[in-house]
Amino acid sequence: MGEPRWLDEREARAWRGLMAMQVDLAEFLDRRLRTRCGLSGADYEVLAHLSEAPEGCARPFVLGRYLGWEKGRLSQHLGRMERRGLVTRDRCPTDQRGAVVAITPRGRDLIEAAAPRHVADVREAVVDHLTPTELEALAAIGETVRARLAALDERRAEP
Amino acid sequence: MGEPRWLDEREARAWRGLMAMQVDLAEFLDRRLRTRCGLSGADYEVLAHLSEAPEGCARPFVLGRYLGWEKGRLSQHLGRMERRGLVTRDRCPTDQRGAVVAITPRGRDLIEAAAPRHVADVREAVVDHLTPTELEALAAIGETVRARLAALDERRAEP
DNA sequence: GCGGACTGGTTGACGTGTGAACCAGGCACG
DNA sequence: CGTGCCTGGTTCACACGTCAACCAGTCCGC
Repeated sequence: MGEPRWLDEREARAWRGLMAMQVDLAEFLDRRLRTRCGLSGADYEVLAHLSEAPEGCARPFVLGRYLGWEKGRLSQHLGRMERRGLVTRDRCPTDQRGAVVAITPRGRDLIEAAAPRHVADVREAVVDHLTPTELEALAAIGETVRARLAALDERRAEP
Repeated sequence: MGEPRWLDEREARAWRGLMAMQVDLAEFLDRRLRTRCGLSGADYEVLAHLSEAPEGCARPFVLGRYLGWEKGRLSQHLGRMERRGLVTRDRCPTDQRGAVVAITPRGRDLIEAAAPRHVADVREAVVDHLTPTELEALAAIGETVRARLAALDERRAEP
């Protein structure tokens, strides 16, 4: 474990910029969604996927795979959403151990009201203020970093 | 409230890239910190700042201003850290309503062990895999977005 | 001085995320 | 057929963040 290679000036600026943006952006989007639409970011993701699914329903484990959520988290969140009347949960007819979650009319109303506002927030905060070059760079950076993280996770899982 | 302007292909790619990276990255760094060093990201930030402060101590409201945390959050987190022996809290001698929080030897050991590993993680996941141009772009994007968010917050506070 | 506003901090209620234990129903292999 | 593993879900205990209420000490204007 040799000497640590600290970040130089350029690296530190980029890193701090990324971290600070990340925190502020998440907070901004979540607050807007919550106060203007009555939905958390998590609610939004669930409803967005459900509203695009055929019949407006899906198996939780499929939903979880898609969202990248652990099953415990999904189960708890669906429980809260069910209590608020955004989704329903029923036993799956073809697999007795499973469930089927479906969006309610109320859930659909909320997500349909929220979606355009959310896109507007995203534009207002980010997309409309970056150049095409910057957008391209962002996509590339995102892909690079996610590939790295995936590689690191695999390496952790294998040996 | 005209027609919503949905994201085009390029914009969506950049946006999804940013969001996915953000989530995966935060999870990766937090997990590494927690499993390898026994510290959460929040612990790390508090201890990092405290370890650089003169005498290793600071007033909570200064710490809060620096970290951008609400006071309730900071108070609760310091309580948990105090229970774990990472910091101490005492009444401030010069302002009877206030407190002074100080890093303990144990807290200092942990942060000094964690810091080089954390930097290594940051390099491994991000910094070492981006070009100088991309680092520059990241810094610029971060600044642009944070400026936008600050402007939006001000506008919300004023009228 | 002193009454009211402001400031530094704590607390409680609640929504949310993580990890592990647990429980059923399916499935495969002897 | 079992018996044992796998899988889909739930639940519990805990850490964490937000908001609002609250409390005590300080400061400011009269």
